[in-house]
Amino acid sequence: MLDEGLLPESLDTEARSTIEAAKAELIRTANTLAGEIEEETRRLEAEPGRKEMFREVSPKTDFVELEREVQEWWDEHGTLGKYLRRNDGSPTRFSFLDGPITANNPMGVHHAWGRTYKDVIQRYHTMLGDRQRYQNGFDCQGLWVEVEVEKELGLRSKRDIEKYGIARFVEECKDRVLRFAEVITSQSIRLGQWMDWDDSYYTMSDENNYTIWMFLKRCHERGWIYKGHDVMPWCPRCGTGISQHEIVTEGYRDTQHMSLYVRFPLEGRPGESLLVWTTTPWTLTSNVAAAVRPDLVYVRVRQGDEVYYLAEGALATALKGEYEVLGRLEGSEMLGWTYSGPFDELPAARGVRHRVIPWDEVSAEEGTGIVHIAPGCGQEDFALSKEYGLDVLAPLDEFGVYVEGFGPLTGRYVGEVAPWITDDLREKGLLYRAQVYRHRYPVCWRCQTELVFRLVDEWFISMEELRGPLMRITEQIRWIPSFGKERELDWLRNMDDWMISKKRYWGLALPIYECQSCGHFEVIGSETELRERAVEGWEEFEGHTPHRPWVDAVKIRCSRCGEVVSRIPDVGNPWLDAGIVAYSTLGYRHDRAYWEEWFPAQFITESFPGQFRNWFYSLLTMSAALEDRTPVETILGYALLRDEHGEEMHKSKGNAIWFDDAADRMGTDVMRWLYCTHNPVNNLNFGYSLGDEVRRRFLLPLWNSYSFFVTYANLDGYVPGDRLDRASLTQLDRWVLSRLNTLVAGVRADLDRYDMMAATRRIEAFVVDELSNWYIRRNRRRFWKSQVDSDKAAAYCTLYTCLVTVSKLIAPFVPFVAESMYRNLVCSHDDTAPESVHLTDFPTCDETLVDEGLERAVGAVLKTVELGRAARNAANVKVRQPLARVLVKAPGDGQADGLWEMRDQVLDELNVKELELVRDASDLVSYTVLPRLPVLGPKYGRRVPAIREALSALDPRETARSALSGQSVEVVVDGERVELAPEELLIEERERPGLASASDEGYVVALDTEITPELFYEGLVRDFVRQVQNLRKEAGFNIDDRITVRYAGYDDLRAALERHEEYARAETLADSIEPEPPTGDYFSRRVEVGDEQVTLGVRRSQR
RNA sequence: GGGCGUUUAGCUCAGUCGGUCAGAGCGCGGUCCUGAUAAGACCGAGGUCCGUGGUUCGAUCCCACGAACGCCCA
Repeated sequence: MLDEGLLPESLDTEARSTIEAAKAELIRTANTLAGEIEEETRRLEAEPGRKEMFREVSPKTDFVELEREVQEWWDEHGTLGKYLRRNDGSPTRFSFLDGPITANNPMGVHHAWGRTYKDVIQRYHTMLGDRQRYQNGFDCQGLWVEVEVEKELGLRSKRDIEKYGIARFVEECKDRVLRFAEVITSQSIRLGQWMDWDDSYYTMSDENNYTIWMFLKRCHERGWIYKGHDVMPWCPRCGTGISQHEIVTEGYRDTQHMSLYVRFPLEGRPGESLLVWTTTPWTLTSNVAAAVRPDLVYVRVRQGDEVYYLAEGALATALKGEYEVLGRLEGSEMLGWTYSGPFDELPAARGVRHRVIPWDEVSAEEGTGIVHIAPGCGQEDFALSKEYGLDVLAPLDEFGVYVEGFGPLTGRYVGEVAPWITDDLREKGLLYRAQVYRHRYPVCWRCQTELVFRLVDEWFISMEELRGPLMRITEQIRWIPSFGKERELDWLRNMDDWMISKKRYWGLALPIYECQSCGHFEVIGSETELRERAVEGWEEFEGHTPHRPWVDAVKIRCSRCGEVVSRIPDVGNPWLDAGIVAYSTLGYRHDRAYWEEWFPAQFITESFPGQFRNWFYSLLTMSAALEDRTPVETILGYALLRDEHGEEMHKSKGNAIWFDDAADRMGTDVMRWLYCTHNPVNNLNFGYSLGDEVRRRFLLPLWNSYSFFVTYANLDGYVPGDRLDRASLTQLDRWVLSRLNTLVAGVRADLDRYDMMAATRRIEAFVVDELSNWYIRRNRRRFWKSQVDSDKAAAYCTLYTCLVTVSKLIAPFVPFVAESMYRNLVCSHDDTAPESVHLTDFPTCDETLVDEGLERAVGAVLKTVELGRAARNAANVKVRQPLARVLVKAPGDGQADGLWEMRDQVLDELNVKELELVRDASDLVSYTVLPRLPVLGPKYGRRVPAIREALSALDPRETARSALSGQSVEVVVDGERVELAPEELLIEERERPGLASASDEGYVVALDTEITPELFYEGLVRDFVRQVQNLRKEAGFNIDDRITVRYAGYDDLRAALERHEEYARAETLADSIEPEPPTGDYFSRRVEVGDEQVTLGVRRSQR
């Protein structure tokens, strides 16, 4: 220990004072530490058995960490399991049907949005006591999985896959799906989604696939299944079809082709030809028609010995050299003309009639205004062939090689025939001219090979007979938002037959067996039927899932000709997989009673865009076909998730937010609240700053309220009692409890109609505005005061009730925070309560606690305070400065009575000594007299404007006086007297200039702004107190530390403190306040009190 | 070409079963409060409620037509 005596005398004064200062600092630190240790020891010694009722809650909580801890607790205590079994045996059921999530990648924040909705609604129904299935679903089969596996394995084509082995490939697909199902499961758990994770359904399951077989067989029995054709984009190198989606995302490249202008000689018009243009010469072999637009103007043109027909608008670009226009005609005049085709000599073209057909899409901007149509080589061409009954010539095999019947072309690859065709046409005299043409052309995203359009066999379900039932079912469903119904109906009106086949490997094995010898086909409806019909390959298949290649081994015998028949090689459209789940997952095939119990589902929810023609469509179609019943009662749709700037999220753009990152940075409760407060109709612009806002706006105020309660409850040793003692409740207590119960009723109503936005916004308003910013703030002193009495107990009890109820209300939305609050508030002392908030009942509204009159009265107080603050603001008088008087005019007696009863609230909040209610506010305000339109409108109709006019001509003050005193007001309208009763008038008071007043909604609040010396001193002391409190905080003292205060101030301050010392000491827990400069053992600062600088010091009291 | 949606403050969005000064959050400017405090309260500026017509005593709201943007279908 340093001692003055030990300092060498040789030290100069500067060094000496440095050491002195250091010494003083050390002593200060030592004192502080000693004080803390002493206090802690004393606390422990005095109450060795004392245990705080509630776990301390820091106002600065890391919600991400909290979520981790809560999850750990759930895991340890098997809470999820208890939740899942909570309503076993309950008489009411809630049937939710999960639209399966694609188990091909980790889940994204857009999935988290929908999964939050799913979870909130199910949790709500759990708390209502409804029995549920909690079954999550994974979508497993389809091209997207194949594509990812191909990338993983480095396979580049169907040939690669077949070389690799379909069996191994399919196993890889299964593995991938299982792998990502696990990833999604753990991500969903992190999101707080509570499902029966051990009971998830997989669309690749045998049951799912066989139930689809059953569906297909039913369709076949009714004659709906047929083999048709489709023209699809095709990669000749990979030997595979490409979906439109794959082309749109990454499938175009700038390229150049040889384009040809070709003559189609007209039959019956010697020397005359149609002039057509094509950028794909290889398709000319399959030409069957030429399309013109009926209302377009065409010309007949002579050039040399030839006469050509082409669009007038194409003359300039198409023709080379001199020409003479012989005549004009409309496209409609050319319809039905026939011509000889460019490759009529080929065997495949034999017997084909070529004719002119109408097509509205034709334009003269490119080419000749006459379009070459080859239905075997183009999608639009194929559609036209169906419309006009055209022949269809399909020239290519799956590797882009010309098939038999195409003469010299047979056996040649499509990519290399353009020169040959050009030469051949020139030799035949059919080529007008050739020209290199640049355009964007679709290519295979895997290998960059140019795509061709190819006619393929496909299998369809005829939708004609289903359209009616489907539309009827759609009408029965409640769509949220309601326009969903219009969208679905529109799709159904326009839908074509459903193409159910895909030329791939990983998917439903379509149970269609087509006899190659007689053409008869059959549909197998179950695994047992297949076994009965099998004539070979069963042993090979047995024990495997019904997937390629194993199921392909099984052959049946054609029931018509006896031939051995194989399954067609196609797999199913993956929407079959998802559409069947209302049957497959509910045991339709094996347990009809169970199915009846859970079908139809009450609720599904998915993102609207896309699902009208995907899941909703397949779900409804399959149910219409099987049972002619709706599979679901309510569909909630939501829009799309974008980044913060409204841009689509893309991996390549770098603006994508991964679920795991979002969970790490903002926490999943924040995410969930964010999703729920958003209007599902609108796109959601998701991002971290939005997350911050949600946390600041709602979670922090909620948490602070909770933290406040716990802090003081522990200090006071408050033990939650079992019952509210209604007799000792203050008005504010009763008010907040009334609001709480009104809130409960509102939230229930909102959730009953799946309106999570309304529910969360309602909760937010209550927690932030009413509970936190009014109730707690207004009642702080009741918690803080030192004596324990029934008033204090009532305050604790009220706040406790609010917090516990809120924890239950928010449980479906923010399960982690809700659990943390509930466990600490309830389970800390009540062994009989459910151990988890998610095992409690959803709160019910206690009508006996709802007091609408009181809610209105407090509304009056809130309004008055708001206006009072505005008035202070306008007069530039700080709230800290006490004022003598506030004059208030309320709009009605009810409000006035409420105000008077609760005037203490107003006085305290506005820091005013007296409140005066003013009945006639004429001194404070000016009046406006207006007609009460909802009353007068129906009564006087078109005379209202004249009445309004007449009223405005009266003296408002006089008119207001008599109306306020209950007398009618007479006006003259169009020479006729009209008597207006007081209730037909609206009297508005407005602030009069020059007063410190403010008004709104019939309230007028005016402040007496005169500051007497007495008021001035009081204000000064309040300012002093504020600075002492700041200093206490800065010094790190505990809330209940007693202190000594010293100050070196000016005369006014000393005078003020002499008058109000007791108040100042009580406020700051000061044992003494001494007007002397603080010494070194004080924590001191220069601060401003009033308008002057003061040195202020605080020190823990010595005992 | 058809269907659906959106259009309200600088930005993101509520809302109005048709009624007299149209709201919030964020942002901006200012004032204030404070032992819930890396918060909060209050005030202010900022609106032809997309346009035109109709119904009505009265339209941001209902109806019709149109525009812009977006999605879906063809």
